[in-house]
Amino acid sequence: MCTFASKFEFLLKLVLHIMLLDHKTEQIRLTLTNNINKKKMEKFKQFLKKISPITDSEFVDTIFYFTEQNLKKGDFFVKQDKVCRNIAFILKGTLRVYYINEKAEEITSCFCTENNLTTSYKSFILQQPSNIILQAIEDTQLLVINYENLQKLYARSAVWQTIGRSVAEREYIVMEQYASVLNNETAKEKYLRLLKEQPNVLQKASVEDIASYLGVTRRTLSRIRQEISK
Amino acid sequence: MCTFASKFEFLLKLVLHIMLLDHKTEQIRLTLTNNINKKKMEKFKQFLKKISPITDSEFVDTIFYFTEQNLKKGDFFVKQDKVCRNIAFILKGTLRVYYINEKAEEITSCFCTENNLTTSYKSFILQQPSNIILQAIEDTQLLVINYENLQKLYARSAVWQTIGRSVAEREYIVMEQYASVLNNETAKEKYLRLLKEQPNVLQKASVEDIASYLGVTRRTLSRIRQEISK
DNA sequence: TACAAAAAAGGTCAATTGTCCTCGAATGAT
DNA sequence: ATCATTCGAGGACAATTGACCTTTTTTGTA
Repeated sequence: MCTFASKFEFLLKLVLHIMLLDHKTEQIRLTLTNNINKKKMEKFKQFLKKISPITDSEFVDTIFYFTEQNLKKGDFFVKQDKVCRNIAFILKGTLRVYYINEKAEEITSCFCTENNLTTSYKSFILQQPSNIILQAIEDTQLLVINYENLQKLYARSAVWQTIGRSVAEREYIVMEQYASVLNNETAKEKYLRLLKEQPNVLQKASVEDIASYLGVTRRTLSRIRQEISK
Repeated sequence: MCTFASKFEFLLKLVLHIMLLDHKTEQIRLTLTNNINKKKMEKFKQFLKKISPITDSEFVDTIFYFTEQNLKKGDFFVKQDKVCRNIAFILKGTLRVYYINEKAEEITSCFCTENNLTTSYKSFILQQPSNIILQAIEDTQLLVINYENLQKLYARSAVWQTIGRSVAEREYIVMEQYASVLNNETAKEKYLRLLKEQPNVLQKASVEDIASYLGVTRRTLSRIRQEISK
């Protein structure tokens, strides 16, 4: 894919990188780097700062490895049996995470929403084919980094090593929480939790998707909604 | 707890450590270190080698941080709401992992068996009170390392950093697998899996424990056994 | 605006599971 | 060895859920 456009993009990035090394003001860097606007970067920076302290300078030096990606409703971020090469921060939008079981049913395991990371984590860390599918259920904006670039960040930055380890630990804890929910909560309780924690998802996802997320049929979800409306 | 016994133990370990630095033969080291016999250490070494390549010399230099712990049937390895200070390799025996839900029921989430690691992982990595309980359901032998010593190993050994990261990734994947089982398998399928993968557990655990592991009542487990016996 | 197609709601019956119970076998202490 | 207590098996009925279906509502397009 060595088109004129990609060559141009490469040269532009090179020039920008040199400019970064020249210590231009942050304002200029943020405006030019990867065409990601300042507001979006600020959002991501605030997210990272919650995970691990990162200075503005460190952030600017590393944001360069990220690119923006836009998905239309229905587009896939990760396809089944493909190696997941990317991890992304959701600037805006919603992704549904699901897999196909032996009965050829789509089972939704979670909905990823704005201001969170998203990836097929197992596939990403092992660089093996993914058993889960990530699909946008509305138009979605992502900040994306690929596997190689993340390894480069780990290699050149202690801050990113910390972020990487913290993300791994967080993913473990999220998964434990998910397993706990599966064990303890009834479909009705899960529905009420969704209503409280991710009310937008109920607007955007189909009844089919929500029912499979709750682990029940559409009929039972209909009954749950009937009960709650009383 | 600065008793005579603990002071003696400390001095003994110091002497042994100096001997280790003197490069005595492995045979002598293994015989003396922490009174852990060679057969048990060999078992642990084989386990570690499956995770990450470790030389005999590296292993002997680090085994020193481990101690042996014996649990009687019914003893607790991790109590509820206590910070889990240890991670352990199971030389022999079985532990039941469970928690108490809002209805004051004991819900079993897994059984830890010989040749595996065991800990309340979330509590251990965050050093926060544990929401799960680990209890021996038969007499059990463990090789134990505490949080501080593991941090020391991380600090002084690249091999152990790798092992630590690998263990974290494995724990994530195990948890994902567990969540997948909760989502996909019926109680009967889970029972058959237990029968295949951990048949000893069915002998050692109570009907109550197995039923809560399967996510059903005793009555349903009874029906499952009835069906299978046909 | 109207109409077709898709999606959600809800009726009905069968199958599954939980609750509550009894009975027989296994276990542990005297 | 005996007796009391615990533990597991299983019967009966009620409650829940799924399968299959029709009806109602929403959505997209001409």
